[in-house]
Amino acid sequence: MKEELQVNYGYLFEDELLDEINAVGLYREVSEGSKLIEIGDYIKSMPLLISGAIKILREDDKGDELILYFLERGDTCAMTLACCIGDAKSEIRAVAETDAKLVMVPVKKMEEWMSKYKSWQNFILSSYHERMSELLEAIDTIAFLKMDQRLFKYLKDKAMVNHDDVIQVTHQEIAHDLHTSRVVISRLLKTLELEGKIKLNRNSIKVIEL
Amino acid sequence: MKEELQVNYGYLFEDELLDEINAVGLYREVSEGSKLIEIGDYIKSMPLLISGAIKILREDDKGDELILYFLERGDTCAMTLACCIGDAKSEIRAVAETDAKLVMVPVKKMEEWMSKYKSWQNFILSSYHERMSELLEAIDTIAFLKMDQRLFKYLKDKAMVNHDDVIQVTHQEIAHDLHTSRVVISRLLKTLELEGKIKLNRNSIKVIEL
DNA sequence: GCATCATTGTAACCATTGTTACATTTAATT
DNA sequence: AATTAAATGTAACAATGGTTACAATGATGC
Repeated sequence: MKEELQVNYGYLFEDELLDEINAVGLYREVSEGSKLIEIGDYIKSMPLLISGAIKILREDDKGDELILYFLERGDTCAMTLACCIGDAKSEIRAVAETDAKLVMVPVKKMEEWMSKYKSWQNFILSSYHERMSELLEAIDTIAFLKMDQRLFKYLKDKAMVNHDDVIQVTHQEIAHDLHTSRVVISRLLKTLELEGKIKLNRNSIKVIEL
Repeated sequence: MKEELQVNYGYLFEDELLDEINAVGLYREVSEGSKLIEIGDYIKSMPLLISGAIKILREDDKGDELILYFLERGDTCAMTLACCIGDAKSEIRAVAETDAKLVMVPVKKMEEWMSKYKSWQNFILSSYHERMSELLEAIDTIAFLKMDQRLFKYLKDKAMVNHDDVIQVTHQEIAHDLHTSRVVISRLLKTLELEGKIKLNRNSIKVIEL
């Protein structure tokens, strides 16, 4: 674990802090599709992403879902931070988009390091900033884009975090993430294909214009 | 200023910190409608809201606007925090919703206090948490509600921050905030009136079901 | 090969929202 | 009071997205 921390967070944290993380952190491997955080969960530790990608989702009271953004290597979940400190429940769901490796850090330490390490403080604050920017981007996407553009953006983002221009996904799954119906997605995907932006196959989509 | 700080932030901060804020903070009064932060601005100080309300807006590249949320007494602008630290540009616009009083704190101090005062650290982190929650609420509103519900929520929120069930606003202004057209707003307002939820007048709307 | 199931394609129709155009009402100014 | 500008009302139509229903296709297990 030490080595992986060094590679992914070495440029951010001093050795002393890396050692501390190494000492108290819990190494965890999760496989694609596994749920990391559920809405309403009380969070007692904070994940540092080593490899893979995490999908962050929002859900309303009626069970309607919507994707917010993806987390990648070097990211952490700012929502978690907030929850830990405020002792509040999670307002989002986190699902492994790919197989992923992460280090779980206990809340207690997290707060302690805030005063002790300037680099940690900066990391936490800039994590908040990044996540905030991503929420704003999500708002832009929902508020200002039409469904066809949202769909294409979704496909490109997904290709990006998977490091693969061929996406393994069904129309139904996309519909879920974008909070619309399967028929709408199929319709728009067909249009995108006719425009030459993607190539459709059963259970997979190749993104051409990346 | 000292007294107003004491009243609004006394329960949060220790005297020593209040003194520091008092020493370096810049007291500022702004009138309704004045622009506090523009998209792209570099922020060098952070506002602590003493009285009044601030409207936070998002804008896309085509100039289309959308309201995100209102800030009230005791709040601060978490976006600003993020910008200060990252030395980044503001991603939002802030406009005084009502006449307001605020204290501007220089960035430098802000960072210093993070290590020095536990109460300040908690304030900053919980501010982030609150603002994040509000962004999520904004997303819920846009993604899961239809325009008539969004409109009614907007009216109620606006009545709330203004401490007045009669809102001084034109249909055109509402359309701007909700990123739709005036005709759509007029149509939906008429429906809400027929449902007995509001009472329409020229340049003002009385919210009945609060 | 055949049955079954998941996935995708398609058509027809409806609801909501956006657009254009113009009329009407109210307030402000001269 | 007459003129002008701002705000609101309304109708007709277009566009987008959501719903239902069913057909066609491909994959899987027997």
